[in-house]
Amino acid sequence: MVDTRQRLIDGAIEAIRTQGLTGATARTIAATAGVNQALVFYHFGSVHDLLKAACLAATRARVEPFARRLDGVDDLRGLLAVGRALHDEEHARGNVMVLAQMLAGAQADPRVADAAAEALRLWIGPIEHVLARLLADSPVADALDIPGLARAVGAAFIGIELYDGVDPDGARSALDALDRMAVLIEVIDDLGPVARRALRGKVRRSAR
Amino acid sequence: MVDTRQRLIDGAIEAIRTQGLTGATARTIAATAGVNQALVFYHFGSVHDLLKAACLAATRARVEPFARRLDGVDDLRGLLAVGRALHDEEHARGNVMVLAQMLAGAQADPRVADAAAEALRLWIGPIEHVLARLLADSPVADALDIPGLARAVGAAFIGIELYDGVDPDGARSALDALDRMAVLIEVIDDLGPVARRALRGKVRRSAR
DNA sequence: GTCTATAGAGGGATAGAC
DNA sequence: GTCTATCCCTCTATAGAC
Repeated sequence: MVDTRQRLIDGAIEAIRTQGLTGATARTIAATAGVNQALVFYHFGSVHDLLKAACLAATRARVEPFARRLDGVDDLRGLLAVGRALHDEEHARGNVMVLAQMLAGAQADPRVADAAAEALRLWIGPIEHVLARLLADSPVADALDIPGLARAVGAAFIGIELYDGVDPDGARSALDALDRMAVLIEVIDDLGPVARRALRGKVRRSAR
Repeated sequence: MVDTRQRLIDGAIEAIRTQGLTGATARTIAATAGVNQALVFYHFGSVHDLLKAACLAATRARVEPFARRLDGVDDLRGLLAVGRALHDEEHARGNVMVLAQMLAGAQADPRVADAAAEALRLWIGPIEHVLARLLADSPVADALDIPGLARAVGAAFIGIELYDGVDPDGARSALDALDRMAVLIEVIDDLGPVARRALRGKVRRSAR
């Protein structure tokens, strides 16, 4: 017999994934988890607190292996390959959708806002870390704001996940377009030393 | 006495904006609109149909002036300036949030999915159009997938709007980072003709 | 077209037996 | 810790008076 707390957390994730935040009620969660409905309140006090716990638990469990994979990346195309693989895996598991639903719900409900913000931060941290490492000695680094860029990447992933739900073909073409931008960045990185220096100078002059 | 249909549509938008899709019930919408609750069903048949109508009406009203402003843009930084201004205005009006909420709700409710997809398409169309025009003779055009890029941009806006709800500072830094990327692209566009040709060649060879 | 009243379903949460 | 039973609330939607 598995731990009931864990079953409820798993049930909450599955309920959000398949029925959205609106459909994740104490009754549907308990049914998905195969436990009694009253146990939601015994173990978590309220549905909102269970949802918060589920969102954070799911995120923490997935971010750690993701961060480890990012440590093995040593160029931008590799980073995008991991990002694309991550999107496919997490989409299948439904974790990005859980976060997206929490973010949507958080807009009007401060009770889940802090958990959603924390989960998003957990994803963005490793992205920021790897971007800083990869771009450290690129001529473009001076023109970029790495922490902000990491946040933009995280937000874009959420948006694409939502897009995927209403138009899978459109979402796929958006991801393909980002893949192709990687080629562009690689080309810039592969410019000869003369062009590289010129680029660096221009970036320095413009970046204020 | 204003048209009741229009009051209900405005009320629905305001209700979604301030209370999320979950809080946009027949009662709260009618209260916001200042009309009787039963009129939701008399005029629209169901709450879902009202939400769909409201989402499409709000989107159509805003996309047209947006498209006109894009016609006046003639470089990438100008495009990003319009994008940033648009984000600020629509954020204040709440239209992006309405779309984000509809997209989140659509994941588990096919009844609103088609309206959400259509509204997203309405935004993406002008973006694709202006990107194609601006990048037509850029050396980077060959490496990019314009339709996919437009979809990525639209999705990113949705994600940043949701991010804004839980962490306004983080969302602002994400937008600032995109502004700074515009500098980078401008620098590439301003490279001398020799470097430009070299870049174009490299892009051609890589883009397959 | 607009109103009141209400049916019928489903939600959060609690009491209390086991 | 787990269960049944239940309270009280809000929701969609409709019936029917005006």
